[in-house]
Parts: sequence; C-alpha cells; structure tokens
Amino acid sequence: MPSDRARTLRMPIPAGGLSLPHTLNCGQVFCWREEAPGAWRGWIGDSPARCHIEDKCGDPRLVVEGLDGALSESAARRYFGIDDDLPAMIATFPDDPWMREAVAHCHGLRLVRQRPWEALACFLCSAVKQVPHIQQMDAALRSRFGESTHAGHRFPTIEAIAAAPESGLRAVGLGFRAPNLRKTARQLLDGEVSLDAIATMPDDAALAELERLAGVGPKIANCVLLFGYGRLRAFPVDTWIGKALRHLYYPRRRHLSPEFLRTVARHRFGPYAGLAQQYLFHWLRHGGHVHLPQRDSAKPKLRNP
DNA sequence: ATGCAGGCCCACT
DNA sequence: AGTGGGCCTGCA
Repeated sequence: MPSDRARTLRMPIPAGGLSLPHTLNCGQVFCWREEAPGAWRGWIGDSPARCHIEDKCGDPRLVVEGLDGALSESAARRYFGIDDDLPAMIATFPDDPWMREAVAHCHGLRLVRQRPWEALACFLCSAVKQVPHIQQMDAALRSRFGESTHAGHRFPTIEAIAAAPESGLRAVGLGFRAPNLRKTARQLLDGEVSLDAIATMPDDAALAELERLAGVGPKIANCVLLFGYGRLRAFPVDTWIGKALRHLYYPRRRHLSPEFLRTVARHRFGPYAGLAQQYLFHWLRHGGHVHLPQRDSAKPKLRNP
C-alpha cells in the first residue's frame, strides 16, 4: 500500500558492490547531484529521492529515502540494479588489458533502469554535449515543463513537451535539439511510434522503430534501448567508444564503419555488451591514462588543407 | 577569439 | 554506400 509519507528503505548491497559516484555520474543518467559528500539527491521515476551508502561494521547498505511516500522497495531495487549479479556479468566481458583496467577503475558501477521516455528525451539532448551540459538541460526541462512537487519538478511528460513551442524549448538551451525533441514527442503522442510496443520487440526491430523518431540515430537508439529498456546487450557507439575500439582493438584496420563497429562490438562484448561499454566509457573519460590519438583515421581533420 | 564537444540529417558524389 | 557541412550552446 502506498503511503503518503516519506519513507526510508535500506537494502543490503550484493556481491560486486554499488558505487554511487560511478553509477550516477558515469553519463547514463542526468538527474542526480551529490549535494553533500556521499549524499545524492535525484529521482527514481516520478519519486524524488535521496540516497547514500551506509557502512556499519563492514555491512554496507544502500539507503534510499523516498521523499513523496510513493517509492516502493521493489522500484528502488529495480532502479539501482540491485538484483543484477554484477560479478557474473563482468565475467562475460572480454578478457583483455583495456577491459580489466576499466573494470578495476569502475568498481560498483551498475546500470540504473530508467523510464523509456525520460531516457529518450535526455539522450536526444545529449548530442554533442558533455555530461554537465546534459544535466543542465535535464534540470531546465524539469523546472520549465515538469510537474511541480514539494521536492522539485518531475521529468516533463510527453504531452507537456509536445505542447511546448519550439521557442520555449530553445529558451532552456536545447539549441538544434529543440525541434527534434518536440517532433519526437508529437510522433509518440500521435501513435506513429509506440514506446510500449518497442518494449516487446526484438532488439533490432526496436532499434529500427526508435530510429523513426526525429533526431534519433543509431547511437541514441542504442542508449534508449540500454538505459531506458534495460536491454543490456545494446551497444551505443559514440565518438569515444568508436575511437577506443579502433585504436585498442583494431589498430591495424585502416577504416571501420560505424556499422561494423556496432555489430562486431556486440559479438566481442557478449550478452552484457552495454554494461561493458559503460565501463569502458567511464574509464576512458575519468580514469583512463591510455593515449588515444587525437586524430581519427576515419575522419582526419587537417589543419592546413 | 576560434575550436570543439558522447549526433543526426540532408545533399551531394 | 560513403562523406561533408550545418546545426545551437557553452566553455576553453
């Protein structure tokens, strides 16, 4: 029974651990902030929440405080991937020096289970933006178009975005992403594409369906499948991962098409390719001391043409 | 200042 | 089938 009071949930942390900084700051989700050391404030679906790790006598627990009383323990468990057997998943990763480095650096990184629309909208905003900018857009979209609660603004509904004028979306700093987000919301509202239907499609069909949406190409579609639908095999190839794949795994190949990278990566990285991708991405961005050439053989930028 | 950042789309070969 | 320029914005 949902209560209308705030409630605090305590969950034992399973094998493999849970790192809040790695999990909430690795670029998979954009609505969390560290408001004090170790103390995070954000959203689990429509529920405003706080969380931290409590470690009494070596028995660490995830403490989640639902701020509107509607948050259930099962929702929080699912959100944080508590039931994922992280060590077993990591054991399926390819055994190579890069992957080992990434896994060691990102200990306790779990995939959170976001809602499809929220993930779709955030990754539409992510084009050519870095994490802090995307967080800024998430916050701006919420405060301008999201339903107000006593603990902040929920993520805007599809209806709210579809009804927003493009100028309003530009006003929150979306730039050229504004018309895409608006058009996508309208396509969903019109039933041209159904997020519910995508949930039951095989991966390839789901990707094709997502790519019918304005501004959604292969990279964003894979992000939505991975982060919004929990399809852990989906493998987004962005510029960083693309560069890493080329130089770490295929240094001798002169040219690798994005399509080649996507399909081969899925085979090489196995059933949890998307999780492996997130480890690589976060490690490259924050821990990595690998030297990746500035220039990309597939798209060289010449200073003096 | 100019250049560039976790893309996509369209107009060209 | 593959490539290149343009698109907003913010920050170095």
